[in-house]
Amino acid sequence: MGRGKIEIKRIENQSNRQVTYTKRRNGIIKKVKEITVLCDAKVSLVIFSSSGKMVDYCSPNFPLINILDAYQKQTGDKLWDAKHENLSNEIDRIKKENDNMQIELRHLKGEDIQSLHHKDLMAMEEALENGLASIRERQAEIFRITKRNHEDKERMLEEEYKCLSLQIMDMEGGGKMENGYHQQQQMQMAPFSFRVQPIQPNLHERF
Amino acid sequence: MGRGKIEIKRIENQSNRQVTYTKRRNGIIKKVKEITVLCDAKVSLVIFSSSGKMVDYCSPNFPLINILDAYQKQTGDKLWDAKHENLSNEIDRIKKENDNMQIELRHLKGEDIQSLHHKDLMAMEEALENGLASIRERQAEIFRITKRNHEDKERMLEEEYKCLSLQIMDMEGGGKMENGYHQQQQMQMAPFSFRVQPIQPNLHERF
DNA sequence: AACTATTTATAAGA
DNA sequence: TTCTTATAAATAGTT
Repeated sequence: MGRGKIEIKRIENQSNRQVTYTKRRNGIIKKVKEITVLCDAKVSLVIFSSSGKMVDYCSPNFPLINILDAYQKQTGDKLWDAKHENLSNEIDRIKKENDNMQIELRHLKGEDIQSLHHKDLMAMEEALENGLASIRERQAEIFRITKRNHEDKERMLEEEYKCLSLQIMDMEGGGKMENGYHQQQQMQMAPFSFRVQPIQPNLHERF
Repeated sequence: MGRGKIEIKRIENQSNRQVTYTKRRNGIIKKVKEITVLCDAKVSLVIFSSSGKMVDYCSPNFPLINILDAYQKQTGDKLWDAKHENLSNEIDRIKKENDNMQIELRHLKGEDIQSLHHKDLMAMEEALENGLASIRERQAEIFRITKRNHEDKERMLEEEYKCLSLQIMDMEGGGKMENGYHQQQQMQMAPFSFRVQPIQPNLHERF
């Protein structure tokens, strides 16, 4: 029904498909509303576009939940029970996982270890020693980094100071000294001497 | 669309209504199938006639239960979760707990600690040290207990032997020896002379 | 249930 | 996107 007849197969042109989708979706919803009124029917309609956007219609005073209840009565499909069972199973599974982790955690913290045997204790001791080693290594690393940062900053400050000193000397000596030696020496040093504040002044706050 | 235009309001004539219902219902189902194919849409449609008979359509590979899950996600409606709200809430709660424990465990084992800061690391180090201390203490305790058991058993064996010796002596000496002196002397020596195998030969395997 | 005059939906174009 | 319009499709009333 349109300018030309179309074959019922997926419309490949994306924007065409989108337009047709909107038109037909509205058409369907209109018809669904009409049958609801004309024939006293109850309808539940849920449509997802290919992009995942959803639109739905339910007859007045007949929410989806009622539709589902009725649906189950007629089909015998155990929608509900299936869902219930899934949830219950998942809870059991997660709870078990949870308990195990709880116990492991307590054990690692040295609690409730009365029931453990020598072998378990040995394994835990090893795990704890490994953990401790990792953590201490990491702490050492952090310390090294912090120290290096600190040293860098000190070095920069020193450079800055040196530079300032030279400038001051220059200003003071500008009138008193006349030979080129001092000037040349200063030129050689200048390129490496002028460092300003660190670019990341908050770096130390990470620790 | 028909011989005459009709007003969209309940058709009072029962058989007319029934006929129109069937025609329009088929029309809707046809259109729903078409939009599914043409536009790559997913549709769930459930229609109840006024007499309560149900017809439904679901896009292929998209059963009602999926539609409903998706529906809930988009609307936030508590369709059947209303009925299973407790279960759902519990699942969420436990899952969160689970994740936290998972993370703590990994940290204690020295994994994924790059993101931790000095303070956290210090706290963990202390926890690990405490755990290690508890476990080592417990191991020492087990060792002491086992040792004590072992000693007790040795003592018991010795007593047993002493008793047996006396009985044997008694039997042997009954004919040959007549004074009470030898008996008494033997009683004094026996306790230190006879060691037997432990009653539980596997005791050492606990370590 | 089949037919068909008419209404309605919509494909393509602007 | 929205409006327009020629044409296909749906269907109300009839047989």
